[in-house]
Amino acid sequence: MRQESRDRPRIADVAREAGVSKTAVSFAFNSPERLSHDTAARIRDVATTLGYRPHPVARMLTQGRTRTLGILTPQALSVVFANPFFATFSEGVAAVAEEAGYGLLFVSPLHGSLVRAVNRATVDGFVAIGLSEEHPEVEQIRRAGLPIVMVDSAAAFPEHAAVDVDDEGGARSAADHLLALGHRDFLVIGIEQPTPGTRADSTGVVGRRLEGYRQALAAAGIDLPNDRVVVGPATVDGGRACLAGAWEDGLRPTAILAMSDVMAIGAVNAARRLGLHVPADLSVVGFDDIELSRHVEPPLTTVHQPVRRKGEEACRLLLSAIAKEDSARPAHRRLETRLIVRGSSGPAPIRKEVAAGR
Amino acid sequence: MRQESRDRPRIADVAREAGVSKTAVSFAFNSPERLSHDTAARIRDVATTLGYRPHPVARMLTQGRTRTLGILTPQALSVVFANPFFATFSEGVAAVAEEAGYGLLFVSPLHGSLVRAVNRATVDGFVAIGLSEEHPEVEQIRRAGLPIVMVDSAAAFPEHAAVDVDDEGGARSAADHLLALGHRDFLVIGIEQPTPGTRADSTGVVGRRLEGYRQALAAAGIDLPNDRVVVGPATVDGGRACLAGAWEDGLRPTAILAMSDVMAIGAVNAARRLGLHVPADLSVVGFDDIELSRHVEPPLTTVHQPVRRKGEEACRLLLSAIAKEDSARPAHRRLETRLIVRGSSGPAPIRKEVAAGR
DNA sequence: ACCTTCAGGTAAACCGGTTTGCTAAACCGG
DNA sequence: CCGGTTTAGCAAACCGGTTTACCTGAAGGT
Repeated sequence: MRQESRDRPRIADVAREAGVSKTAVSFAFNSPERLSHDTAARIRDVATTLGYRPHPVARMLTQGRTRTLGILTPQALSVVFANPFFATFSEGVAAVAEEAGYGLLFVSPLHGSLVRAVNRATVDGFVAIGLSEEHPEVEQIRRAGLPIVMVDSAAAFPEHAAVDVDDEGGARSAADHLLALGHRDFLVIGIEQPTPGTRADSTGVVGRRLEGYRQALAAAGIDLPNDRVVVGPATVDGGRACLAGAWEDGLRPTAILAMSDVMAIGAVNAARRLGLHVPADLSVVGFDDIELSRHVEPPLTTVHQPVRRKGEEACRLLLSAIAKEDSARPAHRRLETRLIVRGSSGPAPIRKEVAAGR
Repeated sequence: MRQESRDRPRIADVAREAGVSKTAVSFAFNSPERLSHDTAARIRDVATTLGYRPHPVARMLTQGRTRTLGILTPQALSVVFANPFFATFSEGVAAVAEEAGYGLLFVSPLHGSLVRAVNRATVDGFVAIGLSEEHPEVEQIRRAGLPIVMVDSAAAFPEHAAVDVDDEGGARSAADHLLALGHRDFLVIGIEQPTPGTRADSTGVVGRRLEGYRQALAAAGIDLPNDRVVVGPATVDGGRACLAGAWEDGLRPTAILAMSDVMAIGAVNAARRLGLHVPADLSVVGFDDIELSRHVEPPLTTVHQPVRRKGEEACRLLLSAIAKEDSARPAHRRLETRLIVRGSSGPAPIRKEVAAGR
């Protein structure tokens, strides 16, 4: 009937074959010191010839833990994996999890419902990335008694352990850099929220970065009207479309503040198609510092954030939450960002034709 | 004692509270039609106020299936995720799995042992990528009665379902392209096998691509001595080191056949540092056609393989193997490759100074 | 010779659900 | 009003292990 167990030997089979009790077989695997060396060896022999391995699910059930960590994302995995930022983040989580002997389960909305996916998930805890406050699954998870670490949404969930970075400071340094180069005409390229109904909440990554840009510009006496902020999906094409669209709308910025490197790269692409030279005619500054940014032409000036370490820290926090039951006040860790100046930013061009065009 | 279940309500709690049997509660969730509408609704009400959700592990145990698919890799996840090729592959697997309501568990060696990791894994089947024939876990998995789909190692495991691409043909077309441009001096940059003791098996991806290169060159009367084949890790730095090393050894190829795009990009980088212009002084052809290749400067000429579709196909094969028990002859699917000519390849330079140097 | 201790092993309870008979009441046509 | 069919719900078996509490015989101590 159930194909999986067609011929899979059970612990009882091994016990019978070896002439011992189920208990003995279990001991042979889990605490051999409670058996004589001979018996343990014999049982293991029988087990191997029978091709027996303890059923992992049954084991989970009795032990009450799965030795698996969940990575929770509000987006479909197929879009998540397309994002190099996420890959690097997973790299960090995986490194720590692996070291500790934990497996990694990716949990994304199941037929549109993240709650359903969370309920199905057999994990000892979650690392949630990019969940904004309106996601009810966080509550759901706590009710299930599972620890959770929030990444990039610390402000929204102060009662949980969290990791994020200094988005605001990073954004500020990007804008300051361009201001110092003499730029006055800016275009901000932002990340579109994946969930439609979501307002641009000020607590999210997008909001914090925008806030950083605004602060720096305001300090230089520059206002950033809403039409100078365009958004699109966080892909190369998305960035390309953002600049192309703005250009068609008649905007002629000399500097672009992009909230993600992939979008910045897209913008550089679009600029090239428009016949503009980067950075001579247009400066572009990204955010994230993905590996790719070093390798494009020109190399991208960007705000570095320790993505991999973010994953590592989050995983460490989660593991310690799983280990100790002392759910003391949850740890919040904020990592630094820093500007990396490469080739895509330069002095503002002389603005004769712009002035003439007015 | 076990923190996880500290206050988690069990099915019995719901049953007692609602004044019904455990059976009724179970029915309320799984086959409501077996209960009166009223009772079912009442039970569900009680369940929600109590915050009850069926324990996923217990459910797995009785139902005999996990609704989870495993992705099996012989390398550590932290290195796997660093590879854009793999991310794209996962994207494909994830898209199909998600659609079918399956979760994704990444299974990599646990403290050095892939077998141990496989034994811990609670999945309904595996997609294995890059396993060479010496990996004993394949046998292990079959004994466990779990279906498995091999990716990129079809030749090594004819008895399992498999997906791969026409590596040989792709490699041939890359070499043919360079030959047609007049190149005669080649350097092949290959992928180093991650597991140390592994010989360069002719059945692996590396072996098949090398074979393709060799065939094309041989047809043009060109021999490829072993010192013209260098290997390194499949990273940008690896590719960089390969070319730099070969150059130091006195090799002066006019064309490079790289087995992976990231390595090709590294080679372009190294060339730039050596003061060479690509493609004027040196042509480079990659393999894989990762997204990045379109965006580097110059855009990379490369052999496209449908990586994402590879993931999709593998996942589909696995799902159908899980669904039907008719383990008919396993399906083998081979996908096509094709050369994409971009900017990194051009006519062979006139070889005056090379001749003079001799 | 007698009591303790310990090594080696076992039976039964348990983990938290699902599923299989089975029963009692309600329904229903004749 | 009767036999037969549904309907609603239950008790118990089961999934495949782990763990607790207990038993037995032999060694060790005095």
